[in-house]
Amino acid sequence: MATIYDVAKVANVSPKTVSRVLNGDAPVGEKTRKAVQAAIKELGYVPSIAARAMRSNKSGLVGLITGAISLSPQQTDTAGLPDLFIVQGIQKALEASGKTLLISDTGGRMDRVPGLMRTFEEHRVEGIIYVAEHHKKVALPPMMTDTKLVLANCYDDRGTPAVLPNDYEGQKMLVQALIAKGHHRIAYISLNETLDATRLRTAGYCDALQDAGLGVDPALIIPADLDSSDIDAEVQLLWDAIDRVLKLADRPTVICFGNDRMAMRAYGILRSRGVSLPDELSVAGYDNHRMITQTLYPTLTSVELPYAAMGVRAAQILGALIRGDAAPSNEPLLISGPLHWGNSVLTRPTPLTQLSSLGRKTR
Amino acid sequence: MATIYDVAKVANVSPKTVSRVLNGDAPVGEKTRKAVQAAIKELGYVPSIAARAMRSNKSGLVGLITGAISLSPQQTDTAGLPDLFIVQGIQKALEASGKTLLISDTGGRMDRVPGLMRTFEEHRVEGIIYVAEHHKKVALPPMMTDTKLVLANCYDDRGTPAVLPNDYEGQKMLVQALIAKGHHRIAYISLNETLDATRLRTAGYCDALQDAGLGVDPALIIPADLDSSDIDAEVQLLWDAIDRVLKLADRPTVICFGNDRMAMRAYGILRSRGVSLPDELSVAGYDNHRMITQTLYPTLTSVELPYAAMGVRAAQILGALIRGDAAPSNEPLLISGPLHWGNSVLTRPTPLTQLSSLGRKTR
DNA sequence: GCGAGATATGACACCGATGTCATGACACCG
DNA sequence: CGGTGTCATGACATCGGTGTCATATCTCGC
Repeated sequence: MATIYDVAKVANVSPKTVSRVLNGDAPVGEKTRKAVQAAIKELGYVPSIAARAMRSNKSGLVGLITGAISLSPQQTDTAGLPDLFIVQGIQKALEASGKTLLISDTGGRMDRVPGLMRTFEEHRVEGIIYVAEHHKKVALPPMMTDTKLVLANCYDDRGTPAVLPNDYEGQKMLVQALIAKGHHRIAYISLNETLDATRLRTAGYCDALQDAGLGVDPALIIPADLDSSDIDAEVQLLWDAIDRVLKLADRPTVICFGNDRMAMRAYGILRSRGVSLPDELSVAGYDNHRMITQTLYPTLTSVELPYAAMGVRAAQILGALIRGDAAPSNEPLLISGPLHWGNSVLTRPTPLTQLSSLGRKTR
Repeated sequence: MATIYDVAKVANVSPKTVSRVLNGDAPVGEKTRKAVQAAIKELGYVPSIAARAMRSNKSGLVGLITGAISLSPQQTDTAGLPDLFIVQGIQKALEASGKTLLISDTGGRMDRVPGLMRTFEEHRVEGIIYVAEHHKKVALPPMMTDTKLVLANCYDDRGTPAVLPNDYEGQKMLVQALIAKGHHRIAYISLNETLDATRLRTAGYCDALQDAGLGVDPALIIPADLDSSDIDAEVQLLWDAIDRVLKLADRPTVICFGNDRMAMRAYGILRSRGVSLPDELSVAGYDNHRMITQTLYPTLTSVELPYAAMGVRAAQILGALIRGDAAPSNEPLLISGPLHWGNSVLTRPTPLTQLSSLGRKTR
């Protein structure tokens, strides 16, 4: 591979002059510039970032650690896949700032993280982004000296800059929108209660109801998710949860599910129960996993988990850290995603009770 | 960041001796080694790959170009996502050989490829893998001098080493398995005919039938896929295709769909037609997109697109090229994936006609 | 016509590793 | 006791760029 010395020789100038042509950091005579450029072209010369990096101590590399890409092979649950959109966002933002992405994955084994960090250090990455497969707390091994770290889709208790989905707002927004569409009995069949997302979304669900002056009925909140990968057991739980909801005396007009996948299963279960969607019962999911929301019939209403945006923001924060533009706040950055309407939610006519109450007031 | 000189100073030896301790390429006295290791630990020294690379002219980097990660933002079709499993496979295989993966994506725009290649050249990658979002022919800009290139999920007409899914064998295997389960009228509602995958799978479908002595009925082969991203139009096509199949005088006992997503839509369509699965009609998909196959009820029978395996093989081939272990054959390497049985296929009793014909023969 | 300043270019050191060669200290052998 | 290895270690050059400083040439104003 041609070097700057080869170019210099062909163009009959010094290497430094070639460098100047490349970087434009000092004036170069028109004729010389032409000659150098011709030589570069002739030799197909491409500068070596490694050599440049040695001098400047800037590698232009950013490391990305994720378990997203390789989940354990037996793991049948691919629900984590969409967080690859985070990688997409990161990649896009980094490209814009001229950095290159080094990528590694843990294969689901946290104990590999130190090794991967070591590799990144050897490459003198300017920063590292750690992407978790779902909203959770992590405890990464203490960082080396001064490499910048940003967490995406996770947080720790050391105040490391983090970007998180705004699960609270997301669910709240969904429920508010459902209320606006005339739904007043809203069930929530949630994911595993141990998840941060579930805790936050449940709070959002409750607050939306209370803000609207509607009470929270505990019978309408049913976790129906295991952390095991036992699919049959999960389906059983879901059947049971839906059964309980359908048998309620005051049956809800809409069910929110913890994610689109649960909603997808629910479509089958509800149909086999003879419940027609959305006429008899409306349904909403979470994640806006397009493969599901747009393929189901009727299309599924869902709140987007703003993975791409989270990736972009994480990369931007890292960029700011690297440039030294003020350390961002210690609070995690919460990103909200839009609500995507599908046909799974029916707009209900204003219920009679309310009409009559209105009537009473105006009369 | 500490350098080898810092370590040498602290350990009171020459840099070269530190290098020897690090690489173990020459004997070092026990006492000296201890001192050096202590100094390394004390300083938190990590060798710089960039500096090492400059001397050895080996970067230890491999570039990966894909459109997989970022499809165009409006693009609602996320069907391409599973090919990220290819990246997973590549990553795993590279890690095993001690290489680090540089990743870039085109954002769906082929015209960015030269720029990405340029960046990789600057980093002196030892090889590049190009991953396509689906089985297709590509024409990459001519490669630089001697950087090795391997294509995954695509091929070209320049004889570049390529790894492809064995679409022919996959569909053939599926149809053979269906025949073995007693299905003799097998419909095939396929993807867009312009796709390589469709052409190959249709051939596999036909050959399986003919090998079994069953004729190929053209009325049973119906493409029902557009290359547009107009979802409504696609659904219309699918309704129509299913209608045509259901109205046939000699109705098939099973329908194979071009992918799991089509099969997923078909579940809804068939149910609304009052056709019960799998009792009245069996269904099979393609891709083994677990999110779908395992979430649908009944679980969907599907042929796996062996993305992870393709990634591993692609990385292995690249590794061999880099080491110079004989140039592989010019023929693309075809990878077959297993058939995953779900409950969407009914095992049919041996049909009466065949029993009677057997009876006639033996009598 | 001459000094000041701008312009154009090169010589040289340096970034952090490692390959090559040299050197000093021993041990072993005849 | 001198010659020949082996072991342990260091001095120095080198990889491919760039920062620093020096030098040569040209232009302008008085």
